[in-house]
Parts: sequence; structure tokens; C-alpha cells
Amino acid sequence: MENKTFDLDDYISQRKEKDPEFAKDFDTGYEEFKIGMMIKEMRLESGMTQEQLAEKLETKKSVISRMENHSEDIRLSTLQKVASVFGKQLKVAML
Amino acid sequence: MENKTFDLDDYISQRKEKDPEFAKDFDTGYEEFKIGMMIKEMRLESGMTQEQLAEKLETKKSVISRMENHSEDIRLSTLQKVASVFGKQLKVAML
DNA sequence: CAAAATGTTAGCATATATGCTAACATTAAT
DNA sequence: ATTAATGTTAGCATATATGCTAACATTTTG
Repeated sequence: MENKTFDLDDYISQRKEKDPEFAKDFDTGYEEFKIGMMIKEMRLESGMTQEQLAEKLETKKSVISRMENHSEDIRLSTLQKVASVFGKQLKVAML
Repeated sequence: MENKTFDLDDYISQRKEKDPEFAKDFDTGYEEFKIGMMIKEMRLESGMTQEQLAEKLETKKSVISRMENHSEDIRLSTLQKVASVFGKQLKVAML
């Protein structure tokens, strides 16, 4: 298997240089996986393990892994819970 | 029953005056019903009936009514489909 | 008013997100 | 190199969004 974690770390550090704000947002429509990537980014930035995030969400680390890697879809309420763990507000728009 | 449709029409026309762009976006965290309201706004603006919207989404008008009025939660993929019907892109962010 | 169009709701079926465990894989630590 | 920590996956259970029909309510049209 390729080294996903490593690639992502690179991506994040590169992006952080270019974009100090590093807003966690994205457009949907094509790459559904981006949601998982967004969640993973936020988790890594906050220095949490999947298990720690799982605890805060009152679930298990396997659930986090699935969300980050190959969840097909996600409920708005779930995204909201994740956002709140990171002290963020979920925003949704149709533009 | 109070006249929801009427209230909403007022709301929309008032908002349109103040905000010509009338962006269809919102924060979540408290009033979950706002999603339904957003969908209803977009539908009414585009002059569609629930049945017409339902056809475009390949579902039934009862489904639209539920989404607009008392759906508890919604999948991102569903929001995406709705957005695409109105020629919009769904945007999600944690800010 | 009567009829037609539009919207609402309840009840049930189905699809799928989410929850969990346990085994395994990978990475980090010593 | 071992061990510990962290992450992944499969399989199954459960909760819930979505799909549908049919009856009813409301609004609009004539």
C-alpha cells in the first residue's frame, strides 16, 4: 500500500505555507473523498489520534478511520458534531 | 395551522430587498429546520412546485415536503443533488 | 362554490450511515 | 528487533434518511 499518511502530511505542510488561514472548506460534486480528507486534516492539525477524536465523538476509532478513508456519504449532523469537536461552525451554502 | 407559506413569502421578499445576492447559505448548530427553509426558498425562487422539483430529483412530492418541513437530518449527497437541480455548487466549510 | 392544483402527513419498505468488535497492518518508540 | 501505539478493514447490528402510496388539507383557478 502507498503511504497515504506521509503524502497527506506533505500536502498539509505545503498548504500551510501558502495559505496561513488554511480554511477547512471544499466544493462537492465530484470527489466525495475530500470530506474525509478535510476531517483528517483537522484532526492532524489539532494533534489528535483517531482514538482521541473517537472519544470526543463518543464512538470508536474504526468509525473515524472509515470516515477519513472510504465513507460514501455523511449526514449533516455528523459533520456538525465533528466541527464542534474542533470548535468550529459548520457552514453550508449553494453557490 | 398558521400560514407558513405566506410567512415565508414575506420573508423572502423582504430579504431580497435587503440582500440582492440572496446567497443560499447558513450556519448549522442550532436550527436544523433552516436546511428545509433553504431548499424551499430556492424552489420558490425558481418558480417550481414540489412536484416539479420531485421529478427533477426522481422522487415524489411527499419527499420534498418532508425535506422542507420536518426532516431531522440530511445526507450531503442529497443536498448535492438539490443544489445541482438549481445549477448550484454545494459548499461546505468548518469555520 | 366547485374543481383542480399544490402541499402535508402517516405508515410502511428499503437503502445506507453509523456503531461496534475483533483481527490485522502499519508506524513509532525503546 | 520487540513492543506499543496508531490506523485499517471486514462483518454484522442498529438507527435513520430516503422512497413510495394513499388519504387528507390547503390554496388557487374558473
